[in-house]
Amino acid sequence: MKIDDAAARLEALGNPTRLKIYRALVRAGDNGLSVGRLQTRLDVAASTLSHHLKTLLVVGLITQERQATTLICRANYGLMQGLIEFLVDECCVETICAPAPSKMPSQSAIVVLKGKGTSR
Amino acid sequence: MKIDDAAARLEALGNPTRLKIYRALVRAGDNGLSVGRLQTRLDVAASTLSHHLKTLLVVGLITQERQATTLICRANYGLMQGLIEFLVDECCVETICAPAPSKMPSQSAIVVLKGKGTSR
DNA sequence: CTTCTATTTCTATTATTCTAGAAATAACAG
DNA sequence: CTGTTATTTCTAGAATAATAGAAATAGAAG
Repeated sequence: MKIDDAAARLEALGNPTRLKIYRALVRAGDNGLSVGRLQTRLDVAASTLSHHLKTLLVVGLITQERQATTLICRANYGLMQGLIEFLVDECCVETICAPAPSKMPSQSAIVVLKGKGTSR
Repeated sequence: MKIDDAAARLEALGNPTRLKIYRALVRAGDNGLSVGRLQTRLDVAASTLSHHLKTLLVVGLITQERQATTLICRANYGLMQGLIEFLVDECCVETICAPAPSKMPSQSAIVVLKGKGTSR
């Protein structure tokens, strides 16, 4: 993942309204949620919701599938995992070549995550 | 982590310049990097860099430690892990109570990550 | 074709963010 | 105190984003 793509995706998630939308879709799983269902759940103007959905769609964080007049939205899990891996990979790579052998306290948290990177 | 905090952190990472700053610090590990070192590496105006560092600092994504006249910046790994867990937890919780037993294709990616949540 | 529901596009307003030059401050050395 | 380096705060202009009302479009049903 390129850094500008990653930034665009993080920015898309970095708005409270859009993050709520995204989380609702993550919770919904593969069933997804229609735009209208999202609107009543999150109590936001239809045009505002549509605007935010487009933002999430453009960066690939969600997908949409039309079922007659309703649009089903779903979170794109694979892309989320790619984003997470982008955030944690390359962690501390420069530390190896540097002195500072003594204290390395806060590293465990990331190591735990790094060890888990399966599908890339 | 509250949703507004998570959004603020994602927004902080959602600017290409700030994401580069953050990644440089993640790469640097616990040695960290001084503000001046970051400036020459990323080739950004000092005032702009200071502005972005403050943004990252306010949301807790980085820490700063003064060493005489220079300020050492470090990534806050623990907070990053918290953010990642916020993004993937509650995944698909509503699907359990819903029909749709057949297709569940894209779930593995998240399940892999969910199983790893150790320190919270 | 008309109507109905679902959703988007258009439009405008208000608010926020990005950027960087200039001036100010912090910490130290001499 | 003076000078020097490192960093921040002030300021301001340009750009971008958030919100939502109104109008337009999509698809299906009658």
